[in-house]
Amino acid sequence: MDYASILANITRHISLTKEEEDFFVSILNPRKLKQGEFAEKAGEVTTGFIQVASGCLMTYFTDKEGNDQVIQFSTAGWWTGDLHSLTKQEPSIYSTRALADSEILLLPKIRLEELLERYPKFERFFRIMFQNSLVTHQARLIEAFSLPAEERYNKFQKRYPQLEQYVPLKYIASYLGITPEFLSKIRRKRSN
Amino acid sequence: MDYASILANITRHISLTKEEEDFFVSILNPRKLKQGEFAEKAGEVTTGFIQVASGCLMTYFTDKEGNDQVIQFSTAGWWTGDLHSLTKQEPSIYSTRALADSEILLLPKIRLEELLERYPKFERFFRIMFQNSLVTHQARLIEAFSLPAEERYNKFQKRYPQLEQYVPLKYIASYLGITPEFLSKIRRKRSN
DNA sequence: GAATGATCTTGAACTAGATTAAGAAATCAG
DNA sequence: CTGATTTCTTAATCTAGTTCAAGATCATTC
Repeated sequence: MDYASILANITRHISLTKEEEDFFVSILNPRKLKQGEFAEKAGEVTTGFIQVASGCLMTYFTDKEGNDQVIQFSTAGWWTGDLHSLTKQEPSIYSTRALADSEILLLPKIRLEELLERYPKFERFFRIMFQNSLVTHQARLIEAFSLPAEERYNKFQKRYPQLEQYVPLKYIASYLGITPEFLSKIRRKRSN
Repeated sequence: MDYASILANITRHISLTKEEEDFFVSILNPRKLKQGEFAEKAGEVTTGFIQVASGCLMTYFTDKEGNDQVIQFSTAGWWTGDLHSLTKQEPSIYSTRALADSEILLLPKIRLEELLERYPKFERFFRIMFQNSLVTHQARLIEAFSLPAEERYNKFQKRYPQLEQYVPLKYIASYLGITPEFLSKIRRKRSN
């Protein structure tokens, strides 16, 4: 497991002493997932916050009709999970599944709380992380409403060029808020 | 200005000493806005983070065709502003305008940084606030993609029953991601 | 209180994207 | 390698929501 790059992601926002680094690494719970396996299942209470070390995962919501709505793809360096379930300890509405063989680091809820209490500077780290994520989510919401599907697909490809190699098109369609059939139409139209 | 309820909002998440309370209040910059006035204009660099004390504001994005896309309504107790412009000090893409005569408290960027440095527990406060906001934004994104406009309108009314008295329908339509004409159709259909 | 401007509604024509159904291509298991 | 399953594409039909244009209602100002 490559902890150096994981720590580098954190020290972009806050500086850590050796002691803090060691403690942080010590509370991470490494797990390997084969393609298709779940890191977390809807209906169960989330046990921790997930940091992706390698591979690719997706987090999605399944509605009553059984339609999956992808809300995030996560590759190395990304955090994922259901924050609501994590804080409130209610059953999660999201599932997180490996799209390729992956390694994840689970930060269990109790350990996360311990971390924040012992080294409050991690509050700052997560504050910055959530703040940035919020900015991204606001932008996505605006795009969802004001851009046609084709332009959303363009932006998606520019923003995450490496993802299309891992992710089946039907999940990209779902992320974009359209059907696989319509994504197919966009791709054909574009290749002419 | 009613600082008690503003402080109450904060002490729901972190506890404050008298000194911390006083300092926090001392850095807030009260401003009165008449209906229609701007708290913040797209294209200008955001000067601070906005807390609403009374009235009602909306934050919206204007695209190249000049269409407004409302992303948030804020009433007493809510924070608003452009987080990206605030942190990066780049021109804001959002405008924030009063929908009714309102009072706001501006927390200037430098003072915010001073607050976080002097009393790091406010990192925790904002971490929790952004985390909750993120949960809400994820849910909105899912709703935007998976629920028809009529149900989104239902949810909106249940969630913010007090808003319809302040907010012109065309802005509610924009918030829901539909045209005013279509919202009108939904309302007529419903009243039959 | 008339006039002006903004907001809201209505209806007709249109379009982006959904749905259904089927076949083609790719992936996987034994 | 072969059958089975999943993914991707194509085409026809349909619908939720848009656009355009006009009139009705409401608010604001002088």
